[in-house]
Amino acid sequence: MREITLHNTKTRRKERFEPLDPDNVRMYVCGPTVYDRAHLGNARPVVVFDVLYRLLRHVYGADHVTYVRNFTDVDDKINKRAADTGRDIREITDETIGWFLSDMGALGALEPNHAPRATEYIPQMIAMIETLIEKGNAYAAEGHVLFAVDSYSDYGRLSGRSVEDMIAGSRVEVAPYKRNPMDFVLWKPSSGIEPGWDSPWGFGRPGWHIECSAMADKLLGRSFDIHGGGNDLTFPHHENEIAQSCCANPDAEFARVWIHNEMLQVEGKKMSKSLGNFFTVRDLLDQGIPGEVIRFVFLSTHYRKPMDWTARKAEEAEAVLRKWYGQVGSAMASDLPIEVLTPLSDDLNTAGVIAECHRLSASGEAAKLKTALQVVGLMDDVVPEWATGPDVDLSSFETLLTSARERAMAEKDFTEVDRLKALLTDAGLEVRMSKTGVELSPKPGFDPAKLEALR
RNA sequence: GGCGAGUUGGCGGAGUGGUUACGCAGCGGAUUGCAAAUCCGUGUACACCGGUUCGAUUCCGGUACUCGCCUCCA
Repeated sequence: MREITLHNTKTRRKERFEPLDPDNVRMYVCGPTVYDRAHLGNARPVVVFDVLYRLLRHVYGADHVTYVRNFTDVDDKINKRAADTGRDIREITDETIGWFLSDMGALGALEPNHAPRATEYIPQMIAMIETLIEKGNAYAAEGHVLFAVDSYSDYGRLSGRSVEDMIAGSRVEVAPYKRNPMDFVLWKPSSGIEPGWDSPWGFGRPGWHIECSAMADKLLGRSFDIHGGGNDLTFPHHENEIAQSCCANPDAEFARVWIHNEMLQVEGKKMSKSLGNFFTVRDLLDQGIPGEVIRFVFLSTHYRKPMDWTARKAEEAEAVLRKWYGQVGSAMASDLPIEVLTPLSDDLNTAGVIAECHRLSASGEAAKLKTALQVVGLMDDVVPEWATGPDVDLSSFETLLTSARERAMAEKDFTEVDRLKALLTDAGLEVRMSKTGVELSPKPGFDPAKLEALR
C-alpha cells in the first residue's frame, strides 16, 4: 500500500500517515458558517481537503473513507443577516448551503459523506456540555456555560501558546462571570428573537466550538484520523475543540493528525472588503473563469504556503488546461503513474503533480496525463465543455476559404482570402492554413451569432 | 509582545549535499502568400551572515524581510 506523509500541526512535522482503521479512514473538516456566498478564501480548504479525500479514496478505496464537513447554521452572523433582511433564518441557511454546494461543485469538489448541520446536533452538544460540567471542566454562570481552561493542562498545546501568553495578548473584554479570562463559551442564553433551544441552563444556543466536537464525536467516533481546516482556526477553534473532546472523553485520542492550510491573498494582499479585492467564487465563475481553472490555480501552490490569486495565474492556468485537455481527448485512463502518486502522497505536493503533468504532456502520454488530472479532480471522464468549444459545423466555411485560397494562389491575389479570414477571426474562430488545407476552430471568445450573420 | 509559516531566474513554481527542473513570457531560427498553431534552439536562480563538509540553494545556527494567528474571518 502506498505510503502517505502529512504535516501534522500537532507535532509540527511531516509524519507517515497510519489510519486507525484502514477499512474506515475518517476525516473531519470545518465547514462554512452559512450566511453568505463563499468567497475565494473559503474555497481553498475545500479544494485542499478534496484533494486529500481523493488521495485517501485512491489509496484505501472509495468505500473505506469517511469524510465529514459540517455546516454551521447557528451563529450570530446568521442572526444579524436575518435581522438585517427580515428573512427567516432557515431560509437564509438553506439558500446559502445550496449556493455553497453548487459553487464548490463547480470547483470539482466531491461532496463529503456527511454534511451535518449544527442545529441537527443540539442534543449531542447539550450532552457533551453536561459531561464536561460533571467532570469539572465546565461551569454554569449567568445563563452561560463556560469551559474552564485551567482544568485542562494541555490547553494551548496545538497552537503552541501558554494561557499566560494568551491573556497577555488578548484584546477582548473579559466577561465578569469568567473564572479565567480565556474560558470560552459552550452555551449562551438566547433572547426571544434569537434562535434557541431548551437546556438545563435555560433557553439558549451553543457556542461555536462545541458544535464541531459534538458532530465529530457523533459521526466519526471519539478517535479518528484527520481533522482539517484553515490555519486561522488553529486558535482558538481547534484548540477549544481539543479541550472539549479530550476532557469529555479522556480515554480517546480525538483527532490524531491536524492539517491546516495557509491563507489566500489576492494580487499580493489580504483579501478584504476595504481593499476592494474581495470577491466570491460565484463572481469568478460568472466572469467566465471555469472552475477547473480556479482549482488549477489553487493546486499550483502547496497548501501550507500562502496562496496568491492573480488574474495572470488564472490566464496561464486556462492556457495550460486547454492544451492538456486537447491532448487528453478521449484517451482511456490508465493506472495512476507512480511519478504522480509520489508527490501527491508527499504531504499533498500538488505543485509537484502539476510539474509531472507537464512532463507527461511533453512526452505525449495522454492516458497517464488523463489519469493524473482525474486524481486531482481536474476532470471527470470527459473534457469540460469550455475547453472543447461549442460544437458547430464549420465545414462550409472551410470549403469556402479553401477554394478562395486556391484561387488566390493561382492569381497571386490574396485580398479576398484576407477579407474572409478577418471576418472569421472576428467571429472568434481560429484560422489555420497549411499546405494541406484550411482548419477552423472556435476560440475562447467565439460568438455563434456573428458567425451566423456571415452565412 | 507571544506563536507560526514563508523567502528559488522577468513571472509562476519543482527538486537536490556535487550534474539541465519544468511552465509562461522573452530572444534566435524553421515553417507560412501573410498570420496563427506547431517544431527546434536559448536562461549557471536559489534573501543575508556564519557553521558543518572535500563541496550547500539543499543540513545546522543567527539576521533581515514578507505574511498569518493571538478578535466566533477558512
